[in-house]
Amino acid sequence: MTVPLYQAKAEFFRTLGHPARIRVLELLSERDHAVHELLAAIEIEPSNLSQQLAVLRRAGLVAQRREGSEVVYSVSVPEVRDLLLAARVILRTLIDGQDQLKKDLRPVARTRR
Amino acid sequence: MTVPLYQAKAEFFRTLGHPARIRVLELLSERDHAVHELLAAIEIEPSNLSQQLAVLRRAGLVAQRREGSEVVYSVSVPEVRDLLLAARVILRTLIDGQDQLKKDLRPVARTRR
DNA sequence: GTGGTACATGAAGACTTCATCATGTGCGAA
DNA sequence: TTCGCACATGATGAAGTCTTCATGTACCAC
Repeated sequence: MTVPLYQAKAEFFRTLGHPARIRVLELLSERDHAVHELLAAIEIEPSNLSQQLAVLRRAGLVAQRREGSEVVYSVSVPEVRDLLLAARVILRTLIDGQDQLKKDLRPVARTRR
Repeated sequence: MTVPLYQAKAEFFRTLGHPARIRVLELLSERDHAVHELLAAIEIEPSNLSQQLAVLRRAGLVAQRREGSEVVYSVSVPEVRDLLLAARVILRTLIDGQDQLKKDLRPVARTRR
């Protein structure tokens, strides 16, 4: 491997760092989808979706295949599902933590006396 | 929650999308570290590290506390460890896949004729 | 062949993120 | 209180990312 591992890891996370790409991966981890199906679900310009799909393809996370007139995408690394799940757990913790923080901040004068 | 979940998720992944921040999280998930310890391990300008730490703090992923003259950081969401592990698994799959791809691409002239 | 639908690619500008440098703040020692 | 160390913050320019629009290619129907 030519690139340090932590840098590869950072690049990988950046690949996931876009709302449309997250949605695509979530939809694809349920089942394969044709582009027009993704398009119907995601609310995004067609060319923009194509570009985001290209990013995921270049990263090796999804694969495309042509079926007649349409192009079908699928997740090529099944573990992505686990990752999205782990992220969901952390996000829940973070959001709950924020709510808690708001409550804790109310009586701020008494945090230390 | 005011922000759609998939957008929060994308922001979260973008927070992880930087080599220095990955390294920090990896080091912190082993044990708490003072800033000067991180600095010794990471090879980065002090002010740059401070900024990356600020990003992680704002995201709620790490917490800081002062201990005498130094500042000690810790992971505030233990599940981050699981996430980094899941990422490692996927990355391994991807890298192995790339190696395979290289082999497959060698006889490229015969893919279609 | 022509036309239409489905998708991909390329280029350009707006926007965001990053690294660097200068300055600011909190703590301990003298 | 003044100095020095440890760290944080703010500003600036460079680099990267995103969206939009225009164009290009593959398939199907006719």
